[in-house]
Parts: sequence; structure tokens; C-alpha cells
Amino acid sequence: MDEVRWLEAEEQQAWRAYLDGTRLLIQALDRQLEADAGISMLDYEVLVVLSEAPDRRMRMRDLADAVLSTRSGATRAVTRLERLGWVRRTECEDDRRGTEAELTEAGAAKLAATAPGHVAAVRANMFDLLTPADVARLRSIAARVRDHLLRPAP
Amino acid sequence: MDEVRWLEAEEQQAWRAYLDGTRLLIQALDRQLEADAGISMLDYEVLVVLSEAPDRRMRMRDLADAVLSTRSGATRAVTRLERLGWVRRTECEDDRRGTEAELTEAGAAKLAATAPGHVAAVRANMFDLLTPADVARLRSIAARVRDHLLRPAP
DNA sequence: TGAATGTCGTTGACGGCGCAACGACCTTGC
DNA sequence: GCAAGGTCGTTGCGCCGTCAACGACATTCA
Repeated sequence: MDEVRWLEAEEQQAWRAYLDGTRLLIQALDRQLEADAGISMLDYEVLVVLSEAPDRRMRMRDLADAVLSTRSGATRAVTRLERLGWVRRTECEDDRRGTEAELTEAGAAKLAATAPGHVAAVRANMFDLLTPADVARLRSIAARVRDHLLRPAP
Repeated sequence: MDEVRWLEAEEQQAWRAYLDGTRLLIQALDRQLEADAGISMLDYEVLVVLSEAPDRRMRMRDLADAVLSTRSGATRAVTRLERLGWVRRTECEDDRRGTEAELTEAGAAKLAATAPGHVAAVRANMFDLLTPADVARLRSIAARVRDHLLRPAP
């Protein structure tokens, strides 16, 4: 191990602020969703991803990848959402191992009812604090980090 | 509820990239710490916070606040770290309800051994991808979000 | 064709975390 | 001085997530 390149003061502060700000933000959004819709953030993301998929359906594997979770995470999320009636399971036609998750009408309605409050919270705690230039820069930064870490298994 | 101000395309992309990039980054750092030091990110933060405290000791309540966790989270983290010998519990002198957590010599050594790898990972997955202007902007953005959400109970 | 290898989704075991409730202790206000 | 109410740290409970292992099925390749 060579000698260590520690973080500069500016980097240190950026890192702490990023860590703390992110944690607080996610917590706040999770609470908002839990309180207003009785749903977790992962569950919400599953609904969003499904709602944007062709025919509102997706294979479990693709769903897991889309929400950056594991297969077992997807299984359990879909099981929860299925119990609530927002999602339905069907078998794949071309691959008899496969299962597809499909957004139900009730699920689409739930999402439509939940989205405004969530978006409002995202605005209030994030975008209302940012200038357009901030947003552009943040998008660029976050995309770089994401793509860097996504390269191994895209 | 008035009509909804949805996210602009640019905001939408920034938001998704931020969410995904953050999740991947935290995962990567957590894995690195787990693999190289057998320690979680919260545990690592506890060690860092303690190492920077006067006399390397802190009350449980302050510790919980410092790592943005709950009292129970702090209790369990300290219990874990105590079992490993990195942290020691002592009673408060002026408040007989209180408990203080103190970083041991072994804990300080552990932190010194762990920090270089962690910092390297933070660099590799984040700051090496950023220009100085990016860092300054990120710091500003994150600080705004953090302070906004910290106001209710500082 | 058929065996070896890989992938799919699920499950059991395990651990982390928040919530609520608890006993112990402190503080306030009369 | 003391009762009422607040705060401290801990713990039982339940939820959620990952990991490892599994049976079922697909794919590959000789």
C-alpha cells in the first residue's frame, strides 16, 4: 500500500454533506411515503418501474436490476405488493422458469394517487433548493458515478 | 391538493441518476468495508466520530445524533463495536442515566488501518470522477439539502 | 441426444434498523 | 420537598434486505 491520498478539506466537507444530506433526504421521503401511502420507497419504485414497462409487466430478473436490488429483494417486494393487490404474478410463456410481475389497475390507481405527494416532497426537500445550473451539474455528477459503478454488469 | 408540478425532464434525469448513483456508491463502499475490515459503514462512521471527539468519548445520545441514527441504532452499533474491543462503555459522572462510548486504543488502531482503503474507495468511485468545480458545487448542493432537513431538530 | 453448466425465482437463516415501551434518573414548578 | 413530566439508554418486536442453497428449467457442446 503506497502512501495515502487523504481527502482535501473541500472534499471532506463535500463528502460529509453528501452523506448526511442524502441520508436525511431518503429518510424524509420514506417517512412521507409511509405516512401518506403506507408504502416504502422501494415499493414505490417498483410500481413506477412497472408502470413504465411495456404492458406494465416485467420479468422478475429485469425488475430486480431496474430497482438496483437483488432477486430475493424483488421477490419479497412483489410478494408484498401482490398481497395488497397492486401487482399480479403471471408465468412467462417463452421461459417456463420465469415469472412476470404485472401492475394491476388498482396498482396503477394507487400510484396515481401516491405520486403527487411524493413529487411534492422531492421538490420541497431538493429541487426547490436548487438552481437550474445546480440541477444540470448534479445530473452530470450523479450520472458519472452511476455509470462508473454500473460498468461491471450493465 | 392543487394541480401537480411534475418534474421537468432534466430534473427527472437528475433525480434518477442521483438515486441510482447514490445507491450503487453506498453499496460499493459498504462491500469494500465489509470485505477489507469486516465492518459496516455505520460502524465505521461511529469510529470516525468518536476519534474526533474530545477524549475520544461521547455520550450515546450525541453519538446517535452525530451519525444521524436513532438511540437504538447507536446502542446496537456500540454493542457490536464493544464486543470487538474497538469501543468501551463508561458511566457518565454528572448524569447517572448516561453512558459514554469511548474509543479504545485497539479501536483507534483499527480505524487507522481501515481508513486508507476506505478513502481510496471513496476517491476511486467518486472524487476521481469529479473536477474541483464539481466538488464545490456538490458541497453546496448537499449542504443546502442537509441544512434544510436539519432545521427541525438541530 | 444427453450430460454438464448456467440461469430463474424462491426460501430459510441471519443481521440491521426503527418503533414503542420500559425502568432509571433528572428537571420543573408549585 | 415532592409530584408530574421529560430525558437517558436499553430491549422486545416486527419489517426489510442480503446471502447461500435449492429445485426447476435452459443452454451449450461434444
